Amino acid sequence: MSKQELVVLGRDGVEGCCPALLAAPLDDGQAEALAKVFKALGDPVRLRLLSMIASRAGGEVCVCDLTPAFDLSQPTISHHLKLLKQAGLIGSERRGTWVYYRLLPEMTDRLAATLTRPAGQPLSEATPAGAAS
Amino acid sequence: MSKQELVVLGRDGVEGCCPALLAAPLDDGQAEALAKVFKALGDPVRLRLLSMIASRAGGEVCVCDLTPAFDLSQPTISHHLKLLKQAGLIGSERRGTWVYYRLLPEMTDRLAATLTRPAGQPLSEATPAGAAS
DNA sequence: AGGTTGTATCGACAAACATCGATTCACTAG
DNA sequence: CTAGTGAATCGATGTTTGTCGATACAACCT
Repeated sequence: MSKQELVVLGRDGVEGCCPALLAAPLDDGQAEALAKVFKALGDPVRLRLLSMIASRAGGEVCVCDLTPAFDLSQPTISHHLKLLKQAGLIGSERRGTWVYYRLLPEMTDRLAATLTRPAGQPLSEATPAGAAS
Repeated sequence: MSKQELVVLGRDGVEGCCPALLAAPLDDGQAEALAKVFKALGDPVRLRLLSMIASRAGGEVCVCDLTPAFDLSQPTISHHLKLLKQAGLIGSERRGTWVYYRLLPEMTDRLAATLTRPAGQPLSEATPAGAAS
C-alpha cells in the first residue's frame, strides 16, 4: 500500500531522475511534488527521526527505540513516521509485535542531486563571497 | 541585516559543513536549524521562485520578472522571497528602482552534502530493491 | 515639490499542521 | 480465548502558514 505511494511519487512526482532545481525553472507539477518531500523534512522532529533511522547500523530501527527518544506522545511519533513514509523517505516492516523503519536512500539521493548545481554555474562572476545582502 | 542571519545560520545552525543527516543522529539544535531551511523549500511557489532565480543566466533576476510569472499578488511573492532569503538560500540587491535576487549556492551545496550518505552505507544488505513497504 | 512605479510591511482570515488523549488494531503469550 | 503490549488511527485544539487588500517606503522623473 505504501509501496504504491512510492510509485506514485516516482511517476508523476519527482519522476525520472532529478528535476534539476538549479538548472531550469521547475514546472508546476514538479514543484508540487518536490515541495511535499521538502515539507516532510521541514520539521525538527522528523529530521531527528530520519537521522536516527538512517544512521543506525543494520539500517533498521524499531519504533520502540524511537519513541522514548522524544518528549512527545507515541501517537505523535507515529504521525511523523507516517509523513516521512508518505514522502518516500522511509519504509516500514512489521516483524511480530514490532515495526521496523529503514531509510529509502533512493529519495535522499534524488534530493541531493536536485540540489546539486550543474557543472559550471554562471553564478558569482562579480560576486566573490556574500556580496548580495 | 540579512547577512547577519546567514552568519547565525553558519554558526550555531547548519554550521561548519554538513550536519551529516544520514551518518549520525542530529542533535536538537542542528535539527531545528536544518528544519528551517527545508521548510523554506517546502512550498511549491518558493521552489519555483528558487529555480527561476538559480537557473537564470547572469545569476540575477529582477522581482519585476518574477511576480508576473505567478497567479499571486505582489505582496505574496514578496513574502515568499523574504522567507527564502531568511533561510539563507538567496540574497538581494537593490539597483535603482528594482530589486534583484540571486542564489546563494553555499546553502544549496550544504544541503546537498547533508543529504549525501557517507561512502559505504550499511543499508540494503538483505534489501535488494524496495523490500521495506 | 508632486506624481508614478516597483517593492516591502501590516493586519486579517482561512487552511494546514503539530500535538494530545482516547480508542482501535495487530500480534504474542499465558 | 483472554489478557497484555506495541503501534496506528481518530477527534479535538492551539499554533503556524499562505494569501489577500491596504498601506508605507524607495527611487525615479518631470
